[in-house]
Amino acid sequence: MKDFRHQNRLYYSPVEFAMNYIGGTWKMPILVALREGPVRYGDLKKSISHITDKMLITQLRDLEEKNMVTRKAYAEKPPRVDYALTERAKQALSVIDALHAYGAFLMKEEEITL
Amino acid sequence: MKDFRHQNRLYYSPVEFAMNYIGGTWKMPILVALREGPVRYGDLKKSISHITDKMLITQLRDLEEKNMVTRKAYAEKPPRVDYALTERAKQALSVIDALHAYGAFLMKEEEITL
DNA sequence: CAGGATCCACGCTGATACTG
DNA sequence: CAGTATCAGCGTGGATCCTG
Repeated sequence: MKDFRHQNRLYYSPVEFAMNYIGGTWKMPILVALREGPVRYGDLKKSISHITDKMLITQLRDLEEKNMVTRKAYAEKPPRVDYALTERAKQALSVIDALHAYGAFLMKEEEITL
Repeated sequence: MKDFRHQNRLYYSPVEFAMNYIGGTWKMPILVALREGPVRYGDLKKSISHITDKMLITQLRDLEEKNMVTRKAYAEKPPRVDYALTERAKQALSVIDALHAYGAFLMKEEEITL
């Protein structure tokens, strides 16, 4: 596979490129949390354990910039903001599911019990 | 998803666990390079562009320890060593393919041309 | 073919404080 | 409620250079 550049970063393969969109500790949990439809910031935070405001915000901003989520703010009080998946992000869900299944398979092999 | 520990490391999800086995810059390229069967060290290095001896060795050791590859040394001269995928690693290939496809999809959307 | 010695950047974390 | 701002620290992956 030939390597390529994007926004001045070098990638060795499409896999590496994909990981830029869904990799890291928090992006997949966020995408999964949004799978059923738009979710408010507060609910998002509640549904993703261990995440801090800081990480949630930075990851949401990053995902927005990558066109993986859309942000909608409503002029209400109290203020309401929700996030939703874009089409390209929805296509990532099956990949995440596959990764999840493979992880579960490995855990079983390693005899990890929850 | 409840979190869990393995070898004294904390994981938040099976996905994170899976990434420990196939994540990082080099593990997937290595696994893919071994997909058709055992490959010798030298050929492995030739087929994976940009990789250094250091990284190749470290990652192979790590994969061995995780039971993802097996190492076989032959008492010949010149010495010969080859590496092969284990069953659990073969099961990762479809996941890697899915990731690859998703990456290619994103690249197309971003209009990246090789 | 295998590795030691450095070194650095990056991703993530933690603490704390503040805002319309 | 839904963030913003900032400073510090840490572990790890990876790069570079060198050796046998």
